[in-house]
Amino acid sequence: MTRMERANEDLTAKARIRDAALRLFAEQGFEATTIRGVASAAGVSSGLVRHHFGSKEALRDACDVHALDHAMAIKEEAILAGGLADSTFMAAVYPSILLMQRYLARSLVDGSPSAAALFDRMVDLAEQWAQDGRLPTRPDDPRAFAAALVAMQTGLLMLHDQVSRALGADVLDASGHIRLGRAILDIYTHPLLTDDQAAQARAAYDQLQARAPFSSAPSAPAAAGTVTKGPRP
Amino acid sequence: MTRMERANEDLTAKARIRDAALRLFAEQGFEATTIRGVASAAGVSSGLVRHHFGSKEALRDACDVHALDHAMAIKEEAILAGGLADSTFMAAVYPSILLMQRYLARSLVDGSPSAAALFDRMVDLAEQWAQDGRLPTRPDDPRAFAAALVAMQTGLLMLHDQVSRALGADVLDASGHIRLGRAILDIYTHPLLTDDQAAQARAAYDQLQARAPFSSAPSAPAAAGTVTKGPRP
DNA sequence: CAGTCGACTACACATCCGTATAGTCAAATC
DNA sequence: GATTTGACTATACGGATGTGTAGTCGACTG
Repeated sequence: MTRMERANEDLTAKARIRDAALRLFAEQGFEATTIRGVASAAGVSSGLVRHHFGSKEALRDACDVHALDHAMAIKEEAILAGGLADSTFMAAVYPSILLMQRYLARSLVDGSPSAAALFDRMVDLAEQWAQDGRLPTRPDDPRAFAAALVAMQTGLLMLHDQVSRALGADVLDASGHIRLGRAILDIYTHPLLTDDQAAQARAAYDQLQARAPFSSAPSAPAAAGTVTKGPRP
Repeated sequence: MTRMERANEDLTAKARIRDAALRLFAEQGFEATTIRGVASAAGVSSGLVRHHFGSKEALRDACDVHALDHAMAIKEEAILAGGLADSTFMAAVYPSILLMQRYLARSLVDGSPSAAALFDRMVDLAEQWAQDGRLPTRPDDPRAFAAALVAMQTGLLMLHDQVSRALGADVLDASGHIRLGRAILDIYTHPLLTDDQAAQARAAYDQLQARAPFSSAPSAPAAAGTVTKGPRP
């Protein structure tokens, strides 16, 4: 049982404040979250938030540290205690993992240095994994591959509301999560282009590379607007 | 030449305000962008912002409409004029496409109804594309597949700053963009798991599905924390 | 018991915000 | 020329924000 799982009344006010802030920052973002809002959610006065954390920025720092520590602590407990096979442990811990991840993902948009450092760390690890020969096909540029993969996975978390709405089911609960997980598995295990198409796309990139600045089709990393043509980035 | 590409001094103050707002909303988010900030960026008084748009929310609405209209107008001009093959056209238009996309992507986090509607539309189109038999392997759940794909691509755009930093190159300029595009192509065309691993993952989802609520490994849509194990969602 | 310390509340303050409003000026119209 | 209209500035206002501060209360220590 980590500290996070204790009933709210077992926590010090400081911890309650930090947890409330973490949740509100994750849900609303840093700017839209007010000190008075955090205080109210924690059931204390705004003066106490000031007493314990000094400033809004320092409160964010504390949340950053906690989110990172917590992610690491869960990982260690899972390894030391064989927790990954203990369904009671995982069922209890999963919601807090999710909140930490959502907080860190939101913080990437809100401009938190700690979240940025974590992103870089994730890319480092994914790059190593891509280089270790564990993939069926080793990528030409493991670094870019890793960065893209981490960003794509993070995007799923950041846009969980949108995905849930589009599916008509909450992807943060069990069945929605399984459904989304299967879809992600399909995306990562089935080629989205035929070999011919892929070869053509690579040739097109070769051509673009050989030219001067920007002289043809944008093929932006598709978001709104281009994905209708398929994953032609 | 669309209106967006005219020199700034050719635009009415109203258009300059709207464009400044669109850019600041995309860069900073809705909450952190102030009316006075928009006015200053547009070179007008805050009273004029009020005069033309009435309220901050209405300004956002106008930006939403403009971003969507603009995305559609570019698409139509490209089709009618054969613009996709005209490198001068694309070179001129690409920056504004990018800004619109960044605005719409940021708006998904900030809670704009128009951006949400566009996301849904993109998912609809991607779902249709997935169902039309154009993929080498047709997904079991085209809807979830489409939603995941759109969210992943959108995430790349939202996190372009982070990706650029991780790669040490700006992914919004030509060479960085090509580099990232190749990596994305690799992710989408090479399976990230062996057939055995994929089958095991699918069996695990079957098991989870057959159980009660949440009784085992989280396999959250990975973001910070789990991608180190590979794309085990 | 008195003093100290930490947790906590209540309130104040300066600044900033979105919104409101009065006034100016130039161009167009009658 | 007089009037109207739209573009525009300057300023004000009420409310919200982050930050600051004084005071209370209970637990602990010497």
